[in-house]
Amino acid sequence: MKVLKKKGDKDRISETVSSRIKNLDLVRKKHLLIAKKASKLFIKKGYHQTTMREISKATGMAVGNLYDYISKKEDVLCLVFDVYHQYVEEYLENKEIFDREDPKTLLKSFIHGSLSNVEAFRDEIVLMYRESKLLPKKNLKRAMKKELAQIQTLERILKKGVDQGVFHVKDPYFAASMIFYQLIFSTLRGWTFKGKYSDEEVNHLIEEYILKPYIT
Amino acid sequence: MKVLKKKGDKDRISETVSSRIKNLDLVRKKHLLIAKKASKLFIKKGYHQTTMREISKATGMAVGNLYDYISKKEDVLCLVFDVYHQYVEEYLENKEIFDREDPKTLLKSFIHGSLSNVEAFRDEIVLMYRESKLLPKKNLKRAMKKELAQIQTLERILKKGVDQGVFHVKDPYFAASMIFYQLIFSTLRGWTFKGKYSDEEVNHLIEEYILKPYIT
Amino acid sequence: MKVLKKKGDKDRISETVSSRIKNLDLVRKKHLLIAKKASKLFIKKGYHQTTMREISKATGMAVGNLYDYISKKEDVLCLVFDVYHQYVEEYLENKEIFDREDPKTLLKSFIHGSLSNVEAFRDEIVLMYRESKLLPKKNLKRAMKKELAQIQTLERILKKGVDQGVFHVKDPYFAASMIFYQLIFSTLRGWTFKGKYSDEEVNHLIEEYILKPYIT
Amino acid sequence: MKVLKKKGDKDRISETVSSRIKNLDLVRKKHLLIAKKASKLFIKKGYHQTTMREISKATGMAVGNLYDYISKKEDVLCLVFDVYHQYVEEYLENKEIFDREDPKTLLKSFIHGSLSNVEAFRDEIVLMYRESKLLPKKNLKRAMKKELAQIQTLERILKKGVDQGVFHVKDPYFAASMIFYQLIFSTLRGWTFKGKYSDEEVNHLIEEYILKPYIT
DNA sequence: GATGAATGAGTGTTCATTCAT
DNA sequence: CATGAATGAACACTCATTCAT
Repeated sequence: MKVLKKKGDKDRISETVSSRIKNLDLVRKKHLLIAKKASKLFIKKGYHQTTMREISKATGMAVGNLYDYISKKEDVLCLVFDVYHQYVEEYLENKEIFDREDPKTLLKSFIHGSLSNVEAFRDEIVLMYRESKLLPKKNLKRAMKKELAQIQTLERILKKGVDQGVFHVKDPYFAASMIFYQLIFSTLRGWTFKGKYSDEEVNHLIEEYILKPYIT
Repeated sequence: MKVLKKKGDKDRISETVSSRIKNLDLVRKKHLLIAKKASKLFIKKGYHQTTMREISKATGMAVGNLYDYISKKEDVLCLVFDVYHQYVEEYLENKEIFDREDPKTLLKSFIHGSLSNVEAFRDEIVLMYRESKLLPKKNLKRAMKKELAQIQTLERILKKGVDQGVFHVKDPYFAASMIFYQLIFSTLRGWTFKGKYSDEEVNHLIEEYILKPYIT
Repeated sequence: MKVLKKKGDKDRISETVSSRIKNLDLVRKKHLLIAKKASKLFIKKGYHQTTMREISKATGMAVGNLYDYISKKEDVLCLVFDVYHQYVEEYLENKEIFDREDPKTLLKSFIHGSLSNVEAFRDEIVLMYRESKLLPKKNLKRAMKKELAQIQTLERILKKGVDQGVFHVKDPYFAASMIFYQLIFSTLRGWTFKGKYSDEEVNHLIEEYILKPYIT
Repeated sequence: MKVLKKKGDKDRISETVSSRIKNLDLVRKKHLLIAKKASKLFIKKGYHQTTMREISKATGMAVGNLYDYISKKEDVLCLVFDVYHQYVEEYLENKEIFDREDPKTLLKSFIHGSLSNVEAFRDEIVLMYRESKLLPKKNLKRAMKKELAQIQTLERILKKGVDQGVFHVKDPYFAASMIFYQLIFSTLRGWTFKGKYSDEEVNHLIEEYILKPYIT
């Protein structure tokens, strides 16, 4: 029996980047390809220093063909952000499973998981902080929304802890926002530890520092 | 009695940006002018989207004259960084005065002062995080050094507290680095509070959050 | 029966001027076009007084497209030299046919032929004397080599005559070099005859003057 | 007893380059300075690659001051040509003294003297061949006139020889022009002898080659 | 759908020349 | 007379984007 492959979030066609090509599967595939290859280039050289020719070469697509799938260079940046946020979204969806655990464990596991995610996407995160200003407004808003969703997930965990009397947090939203910020500490300021600590040590120190106010 | 006017840091001529102009006072003056006007433009439009012609117009200097004071566009960015770091340096030098106070008060006052500095230079800080990748290596290193100096100042305060037994910090350097990072929370993630808190509230919340592990 | 069109020297792709364009036939064609049109402009206005926009207009190519076939303005000059030297090379290859004739006739015919070549490329030769300093070292060396080859051809003729006892030349290489120089007399100093002799008269006088020491 | 220094040709004020400065002695002095320093630069880098700033630095004059003695960059080139031609003129004037000698000795001595002059001004001659196209028409004509004068001097020697029956020259003007051209052989084509002959050998060979048709 | 050649506005930068002091 | 800072037109070159095949 044949089963139609259900398209998950990962396969959703980009909402903001429109393509001239009719074959949607192809569009999805190429959009992913472009995002992956371009993000590498953007990370290394920056958005403005990366030319469409380089993206063309990196993707193996002819320049003209590239423009069948996007309409401006800006779109490539949007695709990069889109793809990254799809990863995060998927991750968060799975995380909800842990919703029944006790707040302390939950928080610990959230922090721990997030830190390894951050480690995995270190460069992408830096890229997004650097270049988010270049996003068109619409896409910037979308990106912020996704981030807010992450913060809210964290906020819910904190609130749960407050309700159960295990956390003493005056303002869970602010705390969540700060924790979220601390999670990407190493991506933005990791260089202050160059030669002082190993990556694991840094992660451990961050985790400890974040958790201290909540878990004694 | 004649007193030689001692040139302060603010008046130091840029070490990395060389100028064709012989009158050093003029160079200092124009470098400052360029840095101030250009930083406004860079903040609003980004480094790459700002043209030399715009900088020329903003400074009121002819393009050619501009190039008498710099040798490439990149130099303008260096000047922006230089000028900002001069402010910080001066501030820190005055801060040393508080060295004799007790650690808790000292930390409090450092945090408090820093937060208002951050508020004053909010845009500049964002700019520097966004565009630091574009600095030539040499200047990037210099910029890092200046930041490290700030962290070390903070580290010294923490160590003093540890020595006196009022702070319980395993790793003062790491803690200082984290606190320093938290201080600029509002510049990088302030948008998460848009419409939720006023600027003062945000600053108050940050101060409280930072200090919590140290002052009970 | 199919016969592969053998690419002659004229069709050789430039060794020093690299192109972004993949279609080599197109590159050859456009390089020739650029060289031809640019040499006209260089002759009339000089290399530095000729702008890339003028070359663009003269070739009918958009500036950007021009730069698909070269990488700097300098390259255009190299192409001009290249194309001229290809003409010379082809001419010399055909000249070898006369190798079996007797030295006096051979010399006469060489001088005669060269003089009409010089007449045909008068402007190009002046151009090359004027602007050769602007060539990159590598290309200058190549240009010299080609000239030396021409001198050596002449030297061989003289040596033959010496061997056969018809010429009395102490130093055939020097003599060849001098004759070669005399051949372009009219291009560099033709103005001294303005209004005094016709072009044919000048050529005749030069031929006579060159040959006098050899043919009595 | 005081003797007024008689102003010779060398001190003649430039006819084509006009100066804002009233003090004519100063003008002469500075024009000479400019010509000398600039010719060095032009020789090494070429006219277009030499900037007014460089000329200013080389002469030790401020740019604005430079422009008190000239009105455009072109004028500098004119001065260079002027100064060189003054040298030649003076030399020729002294040469006339030999007018009474016998033609063969006279020719020999003229050739010999010219070759050593050429050697002394090798670079200047190359410069003038390279950049004469950049002279304003008026100055180009003047330059040509001076050269013609030199040729005519040579022509007179030849004619004398013809009259005395020692030279057999059909067309003394053409011959003079050719000899004059051969005299600068080494400046324009000296590179063909690199590593083969010493400078003296080259000069000797040229002298011999030039004289052969006249002196047996 | 794919290819890659063609377009041209826009950018950083230079440099002859002017001008205030 | 001299100084050197200021002017701005002009240049080489780039690169996102289009278009013919």
